[in-house]
Amino acid sequence: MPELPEVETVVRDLRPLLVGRRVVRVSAGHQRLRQPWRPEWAARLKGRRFEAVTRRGKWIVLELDSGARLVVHLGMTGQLTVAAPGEAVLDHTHLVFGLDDKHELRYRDIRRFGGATLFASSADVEAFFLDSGLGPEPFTLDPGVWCDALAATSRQIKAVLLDQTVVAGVGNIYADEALFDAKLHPTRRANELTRPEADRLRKAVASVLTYAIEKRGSTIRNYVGGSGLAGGYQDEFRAYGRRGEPCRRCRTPLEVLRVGGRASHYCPSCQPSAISCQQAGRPADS
DNA sequence: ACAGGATCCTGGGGGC
DNA sequence: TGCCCCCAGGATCCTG
Repeated sequence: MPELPEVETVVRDLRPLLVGRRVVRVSAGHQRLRQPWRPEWAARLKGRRFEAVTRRGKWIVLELDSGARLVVHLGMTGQLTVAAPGEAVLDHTHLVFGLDDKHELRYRDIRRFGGATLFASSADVEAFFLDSGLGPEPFTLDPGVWCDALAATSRQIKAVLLDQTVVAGVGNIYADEALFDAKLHPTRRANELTRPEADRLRKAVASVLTYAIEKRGSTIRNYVGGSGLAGGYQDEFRAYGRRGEPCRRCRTPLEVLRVGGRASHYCPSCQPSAISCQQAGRPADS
């Protein structure tokens, strides 16, 4: 579910509520998460104080004063929120961390595709990210590195955007939004993009994500920020979820096709396919 | 190397 | 109202 803008919003919401707070109690449910919780982590958290809340790609990193790091991934339906004292515990709440101000940090996840893992140190977290091949953040993505990555593969550009080892944090919504912004068809081959197209896409990814963060991300079904507030970017979609609706640039009805198993929304007029691209770039009667 | 499908899960919506 | 099928902000694993 949540992509970079949603995760960033959670992090920004949680920061003032968590930093300086001490963990006084930990309880975990019995249902297995994608990242399984280990009971012995509770003792390592109790009495520790949160010192910082950061993000890397779609990962949330909660830094403890012991040097330990609680790393959370929201999967498709994860919610990491701080609840006020007495607030009802919703179904599918799997982890509860009691805080010294009587509030609770809660992890809720309907589909259980996410979870939380405790690492002993920031070095261990870095090693984990390195091992998993997590790519660079989109805002600091080096243009040359990006172009080299595209040149190295003939995969469809939409699939490359979703690949967390190429660039971290982009998911299905913002991949479609960025491709629309850059006027690129989702099935274009990465290594067939021109340098200007590649640059356009890199900038489109950054600008779409930046704007979405300003709007606190998108709430379609389950997403809420760290204080329980929904996002607002779902009202700004120009491609995602707009099948059949008029393109905001040219009024052509948007279409949807599946790329790498994911629905991909695009404007057939503004985002010409590889074939019509070739035709367009060729002299009229050759 | 890459596409495509299945898998992990639950819930909501549409069609009948 | 109920049932069945399909779909969903992710990621990984396997096959062809």
